[in-house]
Amino acid sequence: MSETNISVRVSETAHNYQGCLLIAQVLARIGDKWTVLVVGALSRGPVRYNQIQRTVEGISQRMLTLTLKRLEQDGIVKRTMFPTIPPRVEYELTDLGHELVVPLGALHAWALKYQPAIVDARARYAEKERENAKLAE
Amino acid sequence: MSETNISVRVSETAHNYQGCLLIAQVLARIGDKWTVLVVGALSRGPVRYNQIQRTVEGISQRMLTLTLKRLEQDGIVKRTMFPTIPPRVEYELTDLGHELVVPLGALHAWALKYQPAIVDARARYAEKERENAKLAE
DNA sequence: CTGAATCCACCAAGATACTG
DNA sequence: CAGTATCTTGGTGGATTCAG
Repeated sequence: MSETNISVRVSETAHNYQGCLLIAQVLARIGDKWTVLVVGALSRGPVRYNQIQRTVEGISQRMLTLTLKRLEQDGIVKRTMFPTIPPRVEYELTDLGHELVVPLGALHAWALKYQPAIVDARARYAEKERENAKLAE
Repeated sequence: MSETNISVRVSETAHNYQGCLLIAQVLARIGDKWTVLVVGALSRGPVRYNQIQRTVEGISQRMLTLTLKRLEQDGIVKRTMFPTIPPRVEYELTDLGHELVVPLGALHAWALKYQPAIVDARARYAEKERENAKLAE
């Protein structure tokens, strides 16, 4: 069962300043360049360090390590080390982490649905700017 | 009717790399320090420039202007100028912007539900670190 | 009142080299 | 294989000043 339902009464969530502050805190953690990509790489099950680095194109060792450490701190990711030679470390999402994938899915749905509208809005904005530049001559 | 239902089939959204890239793009726009707070300030209806600045504590003029301009570019915010003296400018969410509040609400619900778990995870992580520091002496 | 313009400090993040 | 250590830099955001 990989299906989930959310019912949100909007008027009680994002419409107060405290709630927005809370969202901002979450975004400060997961809103960086790499975190969601790493979470995505882990969303199917346990993965090894190098496997993640191959999945998330362009991430450096430093950034991968830092990102994983932060996620582990917040209890979103669980780290398991096997003291073999060579060493082997597996990362996986905790329950908390899996639950995070749900709101991320909502964000994804929004992005998917409205991306054309955004592209369009940018085009119109650029057009409007060009007109203003003309008038200013 | 300020109630909304989202049905997300998780397995089809965040589990592929392309989807994660799309989420990352959105987060690159709204995941900064101020954007969600500004969106929150606008979520009740049209607001004037100075009103926003009073609502969002600590934001500088520069950041408010930049944030609003980016949101306007993406079609999330609509700017209306009244050429009076002194000038008066109102900002309001577009339909696109109001729709964005929905996934933000999902994120808020997640944060609200699991914040205790996160605090707890950090405490345990810190505890574990202290033990490791002891063993290293 | 609603911005624009400029300067500056800081830190996240990249590159590189090294290690258990 | 799975990291750490160090150095460097680009860009974000803050403070301040000017303007329509």
